[in-house]
Amino acid sequence: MIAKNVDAKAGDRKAVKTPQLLRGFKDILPGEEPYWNAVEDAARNIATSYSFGRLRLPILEQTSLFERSIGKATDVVEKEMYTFVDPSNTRVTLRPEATAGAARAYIEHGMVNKTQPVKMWYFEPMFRHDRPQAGRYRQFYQFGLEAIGSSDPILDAQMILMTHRFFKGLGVEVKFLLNSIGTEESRREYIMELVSYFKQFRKRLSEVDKKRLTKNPLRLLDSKEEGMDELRDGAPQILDWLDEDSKQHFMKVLEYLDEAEVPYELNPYLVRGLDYYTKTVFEVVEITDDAERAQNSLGGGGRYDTLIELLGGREDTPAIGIALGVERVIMAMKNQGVEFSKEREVDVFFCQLGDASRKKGLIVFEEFRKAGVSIAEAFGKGALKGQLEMADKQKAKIALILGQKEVLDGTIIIRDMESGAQEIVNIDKVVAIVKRQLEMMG
RNA sequence: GCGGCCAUGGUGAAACGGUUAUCACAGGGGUUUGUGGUACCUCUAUUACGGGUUCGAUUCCCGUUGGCCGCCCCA
Repeated sequence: MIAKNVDAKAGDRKAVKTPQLLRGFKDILPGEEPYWNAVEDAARNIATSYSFGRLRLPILEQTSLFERSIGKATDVVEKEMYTFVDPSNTRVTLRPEATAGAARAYIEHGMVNKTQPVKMWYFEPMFRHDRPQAGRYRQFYQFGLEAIGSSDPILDAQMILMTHRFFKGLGVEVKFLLNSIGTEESRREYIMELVSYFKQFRKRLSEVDKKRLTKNPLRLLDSKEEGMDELRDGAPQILDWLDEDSKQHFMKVLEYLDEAEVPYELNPYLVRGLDYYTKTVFEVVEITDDAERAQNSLGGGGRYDTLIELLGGREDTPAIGIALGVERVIMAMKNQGVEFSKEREVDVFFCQLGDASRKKGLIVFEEFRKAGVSIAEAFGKGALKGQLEMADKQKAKIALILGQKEVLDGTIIIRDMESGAQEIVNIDKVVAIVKRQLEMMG
């Protein structure tokens, strides 16, 4: 009979389905924290030391913001946005990126009146309903930098330099792919030229490439379809079609980068998928042996000289920005063997025995914490053995043992975890004594 | 959005269609309730979910869900 009951219970429990993680979404568990901390610290440090101010934007924006800035015909806007109508009947979208929001904030808060350029950084989640893959999630974090209000090419170079430093600090080897896509006008002319060039070979183009011919001609240049290599060789080069100003600008950027010894490669086929880019565009890729992974792009960016005006801000407010995919940065760190110890490490571990000592322990623990000593406990555990095991795992240098007897005597045991030597001291002096011992151990 | 590969405990793996699904690690509890880095004992899976074929399915088939890879695109 009893057995039957148990079975029935087990059956009931089974009937409850645990809700699952949404596709493409991910829990970031405490075990991952060392990586996230490292990246966020590096981001904050590099941004702050170049006097960028932190920008915290809302996750939700009006849909039109993205349609107007990123471009209605882009993949991001066309099929990847989380868009819905909110209860007050407004069309809203979970931001797929932050540059549009940054531009909006710049205009809305009259930042034209501040010293230009206005430099800001962010480290926030973005949302795109794309097909998930390794390093590609529907909610992902971006670390980004924006400098709005200056057209000086040195800013382009500086931003790339900052990114370079950022990765160096994290132990990831990267290089930059650079190109200039000029102004909207020069680009339009170039695209027309490009399309008419490829049209001659229409018959030789694959289905994908035919689509590109009308949808995204620039993409023809880095097509991986068969036979494209030869066709591409005869194709017009964008750099030849740049207007004089863009050309000069790009030359300057390269000069600065050479000066700063930042490794880069020119890639005349690099185009970015968002409409607002102008002039300098770039991508950061990991330098790795198993090179042919699709998601080896860690981030990218470029100038967006016309975006502010496009969104109704002051004419001629040039700007530049970069965004890095945090999950991909972490992937690259792991890929390149950047390790963090998994166990939390502490200097002191507090062991208690019995209720009275646990009670007392609450206070002792607090005193150590206030004194700035890294200390851990396991009040939930009973046996001393288990507690010492934990102390060992967490690489504690000193274990404190407080039992019934010690509570009565007003003492506590200090155990040197390496030698196993123990001494009994007055509990009121334990903080000072332990601090001194730790200093001596280094 | 299109094409392909895959799915066994917290993790990594094993099991020619056939008895209580095996092993390691991690985790919990213990080895007469006060001493760790060893040892021993013990516990932790209706084999992703739902159907089908079969006397019998972890193993075969279909669907769903999810992951991964390529394309598209991007971070």
